[in-house]
Amino acid sequence: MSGIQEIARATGLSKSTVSRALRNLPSVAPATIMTVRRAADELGYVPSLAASGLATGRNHAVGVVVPVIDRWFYIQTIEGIDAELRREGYDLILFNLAGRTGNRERVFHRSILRKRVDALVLLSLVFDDSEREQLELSEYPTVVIGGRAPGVRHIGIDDFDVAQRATRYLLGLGHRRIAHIGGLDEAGMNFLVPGERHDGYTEALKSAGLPLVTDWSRNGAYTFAGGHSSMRSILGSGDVPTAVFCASDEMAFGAMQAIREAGLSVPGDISVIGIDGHVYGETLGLTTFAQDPRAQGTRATRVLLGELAGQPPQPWFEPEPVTFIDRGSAGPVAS
Amino acid sequence: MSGIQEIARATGLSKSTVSRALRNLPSVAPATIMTVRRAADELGYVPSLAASGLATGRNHAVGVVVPVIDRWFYIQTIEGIDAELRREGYDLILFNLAGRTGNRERVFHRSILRKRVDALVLLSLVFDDSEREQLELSEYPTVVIGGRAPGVRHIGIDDFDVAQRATRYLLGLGHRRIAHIGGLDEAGMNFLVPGERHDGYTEALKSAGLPLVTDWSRNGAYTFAGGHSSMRSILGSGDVPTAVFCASDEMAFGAMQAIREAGLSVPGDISVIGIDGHVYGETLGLTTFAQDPRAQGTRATRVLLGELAGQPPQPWFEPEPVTFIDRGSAGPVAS
DNA sequence: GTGAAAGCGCTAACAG
DNA sequence: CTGTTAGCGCTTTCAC
Repeated sequence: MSGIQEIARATGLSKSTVSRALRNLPSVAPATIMTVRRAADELGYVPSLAASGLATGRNHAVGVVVPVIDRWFYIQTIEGIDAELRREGYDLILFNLAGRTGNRERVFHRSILRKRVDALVLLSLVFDDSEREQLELSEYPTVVIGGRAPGVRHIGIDDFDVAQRATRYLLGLGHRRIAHIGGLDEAGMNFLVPGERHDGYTEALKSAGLPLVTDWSRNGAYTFAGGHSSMRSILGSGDVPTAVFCASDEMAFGAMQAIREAGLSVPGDISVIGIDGHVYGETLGLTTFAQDPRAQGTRATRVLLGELAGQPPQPWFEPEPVTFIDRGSAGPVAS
Repeated sequence: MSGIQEIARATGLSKSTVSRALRNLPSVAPATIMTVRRAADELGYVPSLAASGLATGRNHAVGVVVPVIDRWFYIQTIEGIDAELRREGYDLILFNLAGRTGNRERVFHRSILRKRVDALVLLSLVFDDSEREQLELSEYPTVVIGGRAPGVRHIGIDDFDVAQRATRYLLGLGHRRIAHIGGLDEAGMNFLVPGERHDGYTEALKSAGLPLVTDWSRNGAYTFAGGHSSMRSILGSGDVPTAVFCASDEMAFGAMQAIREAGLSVPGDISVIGIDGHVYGETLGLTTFAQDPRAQGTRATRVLLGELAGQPPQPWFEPEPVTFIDRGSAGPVAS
């Protein structure tokens, strides 16, 4: 089962020349390259990344750490990362923390650091001091995608701003009774994101001179089911709002479902607006502020790979763009 | 920036003893093990998988190849695989074909074979001869999860049977006008799955003595949007069925949405049934035949890891179980 | 129980 | 342009 050695023997060249030829180094005669390639094909040569990694210190792999996989945002981001990685011939090693704390320790203190990756993409994670220290120690180029992560550069939208805009949009439609479904994601998501989105909502209401109805701020756990049950309990509380701003599209879908189950209409009785740009929104007609996690993944990856290639590190990133998409789920308040 | 060498120096032991101690080999004195461990911790030792991989031929990584990531089934399966892999200290290398044919070639003829993984899990893939040959050549323990894949052992539900049961369930409720939303997934999914599910539907109708209305078999592309538009066009065709069997829950969700948009009710006017066990189904009240992709992922992984550990290969697998869950979206035909 | 030496498959100076 | 010589960091006989 071949190695570079066999090719050397077969072609009568030396190991090093074969190695160079295989990597298309300019110092090799074109003819030689051809010869080597042919031989490699014939022998069914398969390079060993372990070996070349050992020799160069480059693993041609990037680690991607996610709190959970099962969320639209993460999946899209992973696809973006993956696309760029493949393009450059890198492998993607997936580390799923899966909400398991033990796993987390293992990832940060062991797996990741097993010199298997050249760089790290962290999805919506926040770290404690020891983890941050590990990250710095490891000296990998690192980027966080999603929520802000103190101490590590990050790529993402301006959560506070988007939430504020979404809320203001509802205000602009005349709504004065606006609920918010957001909340912590116990699965281990960046806990700064929900907070900032909630703050944006609060700030918008405040600057419009409106009171904050605590009963209208619900924890939807960033899931479809959570959005559904949150909306249901808001509806059941007697004091029903005319609009609801959901911190994620998935929760908004749940909310819409609950509203319709209650025999009410969207936006006739209650307006709904979300954040994300989830595909389902097209079919369900959800008005939302869309972000492009795929692009974020690609951008982050490109930066990392660039740095591995010797480009100067980019210390921080502009907030990612957000696009308002009106699909009719938010309308003027009923008079 | 240690290696095993530094530990050796620090403890006054030899490289080999340190290596053994680190791996808890029985031939090492307990006291030595302690010493070595302590030194390793202090020096912040991080093992190099590349090096040990080179020496042993074991990479402690498993490759997971998916046609696309963005589907409930794949995500769940990946989570199952991941959980088992982490438990055993293996890494998960994700190969996303992303519907790109070029990528596919690269994966099968290069990446995967770069001796970076010890085993392979292929999600719902079907191979051509050359790919199958590559797989065999690579000699990795391999399992396909999802649809049947000629030439490679696979873990999955009995698609034909489930489809038949689902259709029969509708028949049992008195339905005689049953549509089917299934269809090819152009994204590169196992093309045998849609076919088998369609066949199950057909067979059930046939054995009930019912005619096949070709206009009632639609291609929903296995997506929410596809299910929605398929249902819409069925509704618009004038000849409306009393029930629809969807080959996946996501399509069923789309169908339900379309039905309600048309001012009809589920199951009052039209009954809907799906396959999968997607979480959304709980909230949306979808009657379905649930499978457990997570468990499938875990099982497949356990088998692979077992074989790597020397257990005899398991040549084939029983069909995975399926659980009928009645959530009320399918009811008796209106009389 | 522990050490010495060889080697996994590749790359990287340094010569030529 | 190509060959020689050392390793990369770990595991593994084979001795002691």
